[in-house]
Amino acid sequence: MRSVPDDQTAKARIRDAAILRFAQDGLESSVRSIAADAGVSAGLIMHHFGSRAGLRRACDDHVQAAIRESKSELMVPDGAPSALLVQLAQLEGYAPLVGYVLRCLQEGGEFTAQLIEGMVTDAVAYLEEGVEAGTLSPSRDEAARARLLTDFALGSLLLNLPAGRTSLDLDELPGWFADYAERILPPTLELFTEPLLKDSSLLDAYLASSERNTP
Amino acid sequence: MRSVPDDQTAKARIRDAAILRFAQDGLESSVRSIAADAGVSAGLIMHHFGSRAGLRRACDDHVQAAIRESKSELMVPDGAPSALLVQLAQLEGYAPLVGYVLRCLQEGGEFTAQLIEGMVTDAVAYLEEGVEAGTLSPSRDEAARARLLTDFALGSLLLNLPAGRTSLDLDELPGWFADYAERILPPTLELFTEPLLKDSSLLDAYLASSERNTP
DNA sequence: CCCACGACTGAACACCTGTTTAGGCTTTTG
DNA sequence: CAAAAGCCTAAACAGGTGTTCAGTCGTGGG
Repeated sequence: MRSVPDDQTAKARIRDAAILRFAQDGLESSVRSIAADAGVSAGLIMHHFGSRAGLRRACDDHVQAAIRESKSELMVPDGAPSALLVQLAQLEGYAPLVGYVLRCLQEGGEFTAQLIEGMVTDAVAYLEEGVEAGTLSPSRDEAARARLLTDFALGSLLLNLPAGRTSLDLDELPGWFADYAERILPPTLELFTEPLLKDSSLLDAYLASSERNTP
Repeated sequence: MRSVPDDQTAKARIRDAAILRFAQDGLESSVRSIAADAGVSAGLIMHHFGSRAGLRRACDDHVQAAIRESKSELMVPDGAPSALLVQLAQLEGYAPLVGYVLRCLQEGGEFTAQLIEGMVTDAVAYLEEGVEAGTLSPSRDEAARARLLTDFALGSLLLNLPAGRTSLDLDELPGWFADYAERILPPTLELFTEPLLKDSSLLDAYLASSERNTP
């Protein structure tokens, strides 16, 4: 029983190969293809992770841990909340993680909900900073606004992502992110600087009706 | 060779069963399950549509035709552009169509891009109406703004959709749409009435730098 | 009338999936 | 040194997939 065979334990090597494959080819990638990538047999995956679902769980846990770690490291960058993904993707070797997260967002489910929840709480903190600095307007419901902005950012990102179900080139991901950001910057800046609705009649009407219901 | 056996030709019955199944259980539903729903053999599907991909193409075409038809019928409802989906879902029997479109949006691909393109052009028209009526601010790039708003609306809708890959209850879809709309209305109204960014320094800076690059 | 053609079925094919099993190998331990 | 315990593989299993094929049924046209 060797403790460290080549440079990683086989279990970790399988997990990393799985994250890479899942990110590139989607979460439906077969156990056998991952085994081939890791240079092991399919049986060994079952031996270490019990089942395909167990492998997925291990990947989820590892990605979540990596994100948590990165958050505490590269905190304080000014910018949008969900920019974490974009920044991570440019770091060497982190592209597979980002790709995996994107595929999770495509799929939905419990783990995805947790991921989004984490981003929303981050967004709350970022927005509060802006409000206190005087650059952002305060909101009547900071949590709801943070969730809305996070959903907008992640949702439109997902919708514009190249390769819906087909292969995703992780090397081109950082460049694509940059292009996408540059593309949406002008209309976003305009939308969030000059109010889309010219008068507050709709908002006033809603506020009046909701006040009537909760006196 | 009976021309109209029960109430529909078998080919149409298969197509409708396929759209329903795809909407409920996802686009990966098996040919056999669809055949069972339609009360025919799997072979007949191949006979009529050539392949599974052919069946998908027929569904895409039928849904696209139905949408085009509905657009010209129930035009003129005031509201958001992508509200078409929401309105359609409440019409009797149209829920499967809407579910199918949602699953296409989840998947991505060529057909999805066409769908979105259609919604964007609709959004351009709606927004232009608002601008002319004086309720909406004009934009420096109407097309870009329309695409951004459409992506925001569809993206966050998709992200909040119940059941990522699992079964989708079409009967509960209209009710869920209503809840979702009510939930995002307050922050959306606020965001589009009171500018998020308190001063125009960021927008001004961008406009200045872009003017320098394209004199 | 009968023939031919289209609708239609059930079985089979070839392939891919996750998982199980039996066993060989290597290293640690008593 | 021998035994045990771990890592690991190759093969097989059971089930699902899209697709093909031979053949049956029923009806419209010559």
